[in-house]
Amino acid sequence: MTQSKQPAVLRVAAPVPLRRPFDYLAPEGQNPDSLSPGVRLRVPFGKREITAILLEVALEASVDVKQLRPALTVLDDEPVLSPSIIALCKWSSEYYQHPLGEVFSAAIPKALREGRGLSETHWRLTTRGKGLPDGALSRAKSQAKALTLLQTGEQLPVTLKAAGVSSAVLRELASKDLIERCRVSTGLPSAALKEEGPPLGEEQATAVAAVKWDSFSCHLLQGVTGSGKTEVYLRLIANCLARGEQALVLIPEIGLTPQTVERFEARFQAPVAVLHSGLSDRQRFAAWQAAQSGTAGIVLGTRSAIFTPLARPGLIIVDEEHDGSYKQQDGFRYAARDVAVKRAQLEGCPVMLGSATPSLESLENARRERYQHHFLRGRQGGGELPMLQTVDLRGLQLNAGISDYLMAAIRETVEVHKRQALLFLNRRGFAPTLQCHSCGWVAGCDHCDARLTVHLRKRCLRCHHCAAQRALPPQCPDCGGTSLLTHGLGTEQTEDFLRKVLHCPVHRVDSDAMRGVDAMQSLLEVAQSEEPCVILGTQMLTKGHHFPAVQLVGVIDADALLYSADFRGEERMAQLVVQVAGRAGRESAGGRVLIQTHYPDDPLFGALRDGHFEAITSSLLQKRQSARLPPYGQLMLLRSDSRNEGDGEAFLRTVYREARQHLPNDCQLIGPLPSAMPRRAGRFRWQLWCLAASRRSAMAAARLLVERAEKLKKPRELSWFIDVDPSDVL
DNA sequence: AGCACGCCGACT
DNA sequence: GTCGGCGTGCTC
Repeated sequence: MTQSKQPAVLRVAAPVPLRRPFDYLAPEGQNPDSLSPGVRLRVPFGKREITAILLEVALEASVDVKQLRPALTVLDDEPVLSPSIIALCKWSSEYYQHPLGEVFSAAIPKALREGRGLSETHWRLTTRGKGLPDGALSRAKSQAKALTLLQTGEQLPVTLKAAGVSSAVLRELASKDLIERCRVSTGLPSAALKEEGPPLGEEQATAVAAVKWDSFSCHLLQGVTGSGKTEVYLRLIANCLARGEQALVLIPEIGLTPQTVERFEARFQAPVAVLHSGLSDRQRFAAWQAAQSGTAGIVLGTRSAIFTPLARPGLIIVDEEHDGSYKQQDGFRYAARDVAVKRAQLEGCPVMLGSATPSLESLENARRERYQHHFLRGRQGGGELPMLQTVDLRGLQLNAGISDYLMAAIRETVEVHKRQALLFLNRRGFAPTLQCHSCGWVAGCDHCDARLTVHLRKRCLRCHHCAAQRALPPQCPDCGGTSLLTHGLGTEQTEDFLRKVLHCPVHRVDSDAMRGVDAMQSLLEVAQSEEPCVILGTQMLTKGHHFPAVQLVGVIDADALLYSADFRGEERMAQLVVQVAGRAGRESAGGRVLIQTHYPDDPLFGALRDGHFEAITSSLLQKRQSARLPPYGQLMLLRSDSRNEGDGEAFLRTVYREARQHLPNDCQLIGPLPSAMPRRAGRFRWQLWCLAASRRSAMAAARLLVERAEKLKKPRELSWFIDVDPSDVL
C-alpha cells in the first residue's frame, strides 16, 4: 500500500471576520505533531502577518496543498487556551454565528492577541545564577538585591520594580546569563478564611447544600434585595476555595466591582483577580494570567470575563442574571449568562444564577427542572419589605412630574423622618421635546427619526440616539418665533423643581451627572452618610448599590416603561420596580414605594402591590407562550443597516426568499420589518425575524441565514449581522 | 477587518 | 502627465 507522504497541516483560526479556518504547513524544522490546539502561531496572511490560534493538526488540507504557506513561528510551548475554553469558543462561534477567530480574540488579552509573550513574563535565576556563590556581585547592590529576591522563586517585573530593581539592572543580569525570562508557574490559591460570616438561615443553608461539586448543575437563586444572596455566594466560594478550586463571579457592571471586591477580601485570604473594561492592557493581562495560572482564587469580572481561562475551575456565579448588560450589543453578540451555563457544562462544575427578579428565560428553565430553583424569602437582619403603592395620576396636577401625594411623601421622608428619598425617572436631560409656540416646529435630529432632547445645564439640544448636538436656538429656525416650549419631562427638570421647593440637598444620578470616576463614589458617600436628601436618577440607580438610609422610593413615570414597543417591556417594568423597591428600607423599617401611573388598574401593579412577583411572571410567561416568543421559541434577528433607504429591505427580502424553503419546518421567518426607529445615525435599519421552536433548529436556521446572507452581493454601504437571542428588538 | 489592485478627476 | 478617490476581491 503506497501512501503519498502527506505533510500534517496546521488548521488555525485567524482574527478576521471570516467564517472558515485556514491551513498552514508547520514552520521549517518544527514537528507538527508536537503542537497542541490552543497554541499561538505567527502566520503570513495575504500581505500581512497575524497571530492565529491552532485548532487542530489535520491530516489533509482543505485546499490544494500547493496553496499552503508555512507558518512563521510557534509562539507558545503550552496552549494559551485550555481545551474547555477552546470548546466554549467553538460553541459560542456556532451558536451566535460569529467568526471563531473573533471569538478567540474576545477570550484573549490584547498582548497575547498581538503575539507578545506569555513565555516571557517572569524572571528567574538561570543555572549559572543559582550556582553563584554568596556575596557575589557585592559591589553591584541592586543586582545583588535582585538575585536575593529571585532566590525565593520567580518574580514578576512589577514586583522587582517595587523592590527597587530597575529593568536596566535586569537586562544587565540577563546579559551575564544569570537570570532569564520564564513562564508563570501554577500556584494554589490560599483557601484561608479571614472571617466566618454570619450563620446561615434555613433557606440559605438549603441552597448552599444543594450545590454538588465536581459535576455540572445549574441553580437559580431567587431572593429580594437583602435576603442574603451574597452570603450564599460567599459560602459557595468558601467551599470552592477549600477544595483548591477557583470561583468565577460575574457582575453586571463595572461600578459594582469595588464593593464586591471589598466583601470578598474581607472574607477570604485568597487573591481576587478583577477583569473589566476599565483596566489598562497591562492590568487586564496580569489578572488574566493570575486566573489562567491558578494563583487567583476568585476571578471577578463583567461580561467578557466569562471567557477567562481557569487552571482549576470549580464554581461559576452570575449575579443579577436578568441584567441586560450581560448581552453584548455589538460585534460578537453573546449573552454572558448563557455562555456561563454552557461553560459550567463543559467544565463540569456548578453554576449559580442569582437575582431578585429572574429573567423569564431562567424561570422557565427552572420550571422545566433544568435549573434547580432556590428561594430566599426572608429579609436578613429583620428588615421588612417596603410597602408598595400606586398613585393614580389621572386628573392630578403635576409639578415637574410629581403629584402632591408623592411630594408630601418626599417631604415627610426628608423633613420629618430625616431620611433619604430615591426618585426614579428614566429620562435624562430637561425635556424630551422642544417646540415653537408660534408655528409648531419641533426640534428633530437630522440623522435619526427622533426628537432632540433639551439639556438646559449644557444649554444644548442632544440626540440620545446618535452623537448629534447643537446649541439651544434662541428662536424658532422656521418662523423666527421667540416663544419656544418644552414638552415632557427629564431628570434635570425634576431636579430644578425639587431644589426650589425643598430645603435639603438634591442629587441627580444619570449618565450626564456621573461623568468621571469620582462622581459615583461621592454619591455613594452621600448615601452612606445618611444625610436627609433626595437622590433622583435614571436606570443607573437600580443597579445593586446600597442606600441604607432610603425610606421612600418614587417611580415618577411608570407608564413609559409599561407601554414599550419591545415585547420585553412589561418584564423589564416588573423587574425595575422590584429592583428599585429593593433600595428602600433595607436597613430601616417603614420603607415605602410609590409608583405614579395613569393605569393603576393594570394587573401588573396589583401583583406588585401584593408582592407577587411570581404572579406577574407566570402571567407574562403565558402571554409569551401563546405568542410563541422566548422562552417558548427561540428568536433570532437578521438585521441590516444601510445608507440608502431601500437597500436593507431589498437585501433582507432576498435572504428571506432564498432561505425560506430550506428552513427547518418548525422555524418561521417574519419580515423584513423596519426597526422601531427606522433611521438612526443616518442609516436605515431593517430586520428579519426568525422564530424557531427548538434550539437545534434555531442553530440550523441561524447557520442558513448567515450562509445565504454571506453569499449575496452586498450593496455598497450596507452592513448586516445576526443577533441570536436578542435582548432588544427595537 | 486589512490591504492590495484598479481604473477615472484636479493638481504640480 | 501624476496623486489619489474608494469599489471589489482576496486572505490557507
